Amino acid sequence: MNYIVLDLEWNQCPDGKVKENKELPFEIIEIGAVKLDSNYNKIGEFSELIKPCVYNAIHYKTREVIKISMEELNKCCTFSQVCSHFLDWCGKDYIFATWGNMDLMELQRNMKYFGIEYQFDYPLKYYDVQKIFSMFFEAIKVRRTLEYAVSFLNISIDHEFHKAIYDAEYTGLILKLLDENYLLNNISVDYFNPPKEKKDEIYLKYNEYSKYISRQFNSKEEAMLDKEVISTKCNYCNKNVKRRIKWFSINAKVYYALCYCNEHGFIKCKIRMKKSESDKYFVIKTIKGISEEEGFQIQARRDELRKKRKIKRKSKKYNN
DNA sequence: AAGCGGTTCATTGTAACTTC
DNA sequence: GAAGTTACAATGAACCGCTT
Repeated sequence: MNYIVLDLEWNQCPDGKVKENKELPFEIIEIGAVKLDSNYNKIGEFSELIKPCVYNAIHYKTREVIKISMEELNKCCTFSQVCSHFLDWCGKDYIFATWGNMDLMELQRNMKYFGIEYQFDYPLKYYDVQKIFSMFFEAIKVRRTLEYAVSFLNISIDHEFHKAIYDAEYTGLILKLLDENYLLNNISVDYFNPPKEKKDEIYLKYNEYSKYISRQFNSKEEAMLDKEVISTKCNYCNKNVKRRIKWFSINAKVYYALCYCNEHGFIKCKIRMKKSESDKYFVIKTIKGISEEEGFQIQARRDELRKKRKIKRKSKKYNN
């Protein structure tokens, strides 16, 4: 299995959101990638600029990061042509790796817009090198810039940033420095095409947690009524476990529940509510075994929320 | 039945990060 | 500037239980 380390550059509407094409907020103008074998040796590279069809000028903010002129782009092939070159170049047996989680989504959105038929794996798994870099080297949730990671790892800077092929090259070098087991246990799933029907729903099991991606529902309420969505199973023994703290929301998108398995202890359940391209809702549920202390933290968090709301009520009443 | 206090929940807004 | 993420704050509606 090869790695396709992919990086894209894209442009947006130069005249602001009101004039943008709603079907394509971001138009890809460059595809860069390196191909690595299973031992992370480079065995190929891909680099092509793209002639834009939707936006005829570079947005001024984009111009600050990408040093490229419209004249140069206009000499190139269209997205449809470049994309099919790229997909041919990828070959058959590969997995994507990208810096961050946007590139695969924008690639698919552009492919959809330009009517390019291509069947990616389903579910489409990939390595988010940015995410794993932070987890592995810094053990925190922050997202770092590519430049930060390159200098953090003392990788020599031989090329400018924000040129797709060079960013892909750097990302590949970082990928090589990550622990392989760690990598396998933190593989990401692309959400551009969420499950449509129950049979398509995705179940993933990792060392430390498990993940479930539901089919799409018409509303959040409908999603939160679904048995499978709100079910809580121990991620070690897969038995249904009782909820000590029922599902509660901390905002419009995130819900938590706390469970207890007699064999494996406290279990944290989290639901993230997401909106699909077709304006439907689907959920990503992660279940993870946690310590007793972390269990208490969830309880404390819920109680804090209650307390805060209570105080708000009171002060509001006095003011009125 | 009407009113009040308290709770729960969802929505919206803000802020700080990243990608381009 | 626009899209993505996360976290927290503010608001208002709906509901339950109680008293009047």
